[in-house]
Amino acid sequence: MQDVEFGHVECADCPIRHRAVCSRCETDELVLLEEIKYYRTFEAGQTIAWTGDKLDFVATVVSGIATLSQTLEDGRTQMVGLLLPSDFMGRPGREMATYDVTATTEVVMCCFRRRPFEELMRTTPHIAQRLLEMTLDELDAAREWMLLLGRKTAREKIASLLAIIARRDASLKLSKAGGSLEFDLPLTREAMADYLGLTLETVSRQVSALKREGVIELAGKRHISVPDFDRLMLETGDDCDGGMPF
Amino acid sequence: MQDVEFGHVECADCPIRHRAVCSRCETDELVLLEEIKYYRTFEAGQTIAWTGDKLDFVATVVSGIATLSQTLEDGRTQMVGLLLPSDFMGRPGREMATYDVTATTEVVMCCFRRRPFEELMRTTPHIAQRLLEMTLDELDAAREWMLLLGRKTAREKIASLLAIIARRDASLKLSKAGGSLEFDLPLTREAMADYLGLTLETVSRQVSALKREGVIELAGKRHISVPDFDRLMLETGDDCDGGMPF
DNA sequence: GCGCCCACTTGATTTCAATCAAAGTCCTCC
DNA sequence: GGAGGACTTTGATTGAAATCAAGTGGGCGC
Repeated sequence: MQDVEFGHVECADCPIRHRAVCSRCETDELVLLEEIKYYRTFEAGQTIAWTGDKLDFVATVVSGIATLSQTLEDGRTQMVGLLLPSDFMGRPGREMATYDVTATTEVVMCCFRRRPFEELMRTTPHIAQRLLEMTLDELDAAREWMLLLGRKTAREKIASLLAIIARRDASLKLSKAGGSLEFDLPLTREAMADYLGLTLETVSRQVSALKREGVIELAGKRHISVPDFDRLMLETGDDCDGGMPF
Repeated sequence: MQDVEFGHVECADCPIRHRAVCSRCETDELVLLEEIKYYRTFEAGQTIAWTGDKLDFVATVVSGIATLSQTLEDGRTQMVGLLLPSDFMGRPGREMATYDVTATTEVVMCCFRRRPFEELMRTTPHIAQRLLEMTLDELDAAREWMLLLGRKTAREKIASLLAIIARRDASLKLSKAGGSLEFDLPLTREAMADYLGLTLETVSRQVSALKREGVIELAGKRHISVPDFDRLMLETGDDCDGGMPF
């Protein structure tokens, strides 16, 4: 193995939102050693890590969607994060996973062996700063979600989730806000429920209600179109600006 | 003004949990310039920043307690974080406050002018790394709270909050776990409600219930003692280990 | 000492979402 | 094509917390 400018080959086609450490897409240049990195694929439904597992790598999502969740003793579970392409998983300086990480679709991850990665962080200030930025974004997102979980009604929760997915989807497609949007839900009703702190029945009922009232249109169970994004935003309870990180 | 090793004078008596960038208490040595730092005092109840305010500083809490909260259009509010002595406030690279920050007690903050602080971050890798660690801790705490908000019952929420405060208090006093603990609640019933995603009436009822059943004892409205910490932990719904960052 | 205010408690009632239960739909695999 | 299973919808009922509505109690200024 030789030293290469990491990512300039393997990550050439990384998604728009890719903002991870293996970065062709980033303006700041990070030079990593090829040898600390490797790819792993997880199939849909597969558990990537259980809480308490020893993890000898950190990783970024190349493609697919994974979830972070926590569970109470009696089995109640709460999703605490979504990992989308470009998102970072694992914590430098911590061996153990603190969440259950599950692939909801097929997931490809770009893994970095822990020790060399931590060493790299020490010697490459850019990496720590990049990770700090990303972690601050995640913290904002988590806090936004706290507001949703603590204070929003079921209807507002559903509308918020749909708005977030729609908006993210729109930004991927570079279509403009305000018009009609279409997308596929990447989550089952149960996963939505776990994310929103609801039951799957309530999720189903509220989705049906929004459909009945024309706020959204459903084609099949998962394909959604939003005729009027502003109308949807009205249902979220939010001030209708605020960047809402995802 | 002259260059000094920051913190070695001013922060000599910082609390045990002080883990901020002005660190005598830390093992890693950070040298900051005296001139970018200044102290500010806020009185109890005073708003330190409103969402959207321009903030020209970042800061660490020296003493007192402040809260971070978010509000929906119709006034429902959710507290998304507590700032305790040593906690960091503000985000490098962002001008605007994204939360309402309120002093619940008298608060002394050690402020750093934004620009020089950001410059310092670029030139002093330790700072970015320290901030990254702290931010990761906050993220863990936020996600722990998501589980609480999304899935715990009112009773479990109250027990969790009391357990966290009791534990933190115990660690400050270096008393051992398992025995009887006493502490003063630093929050009103309303603030507890905002933190837990409940109403103040529900908080009051559940506190009364825990008292009635002997899980806690009340002296006055705010002074609480916990005869059996393990008994309290049973009420939280958690696995009874897990470091639970605060 | 008196009254006032604020934080808190307690009670009655309502409401929203959970729970329990039963179908319905779509997809895959034989 | 039909059976089986995963996912989803819908209905009936229950239940936990919100809401509405009085109180209580303690600290403080006058």
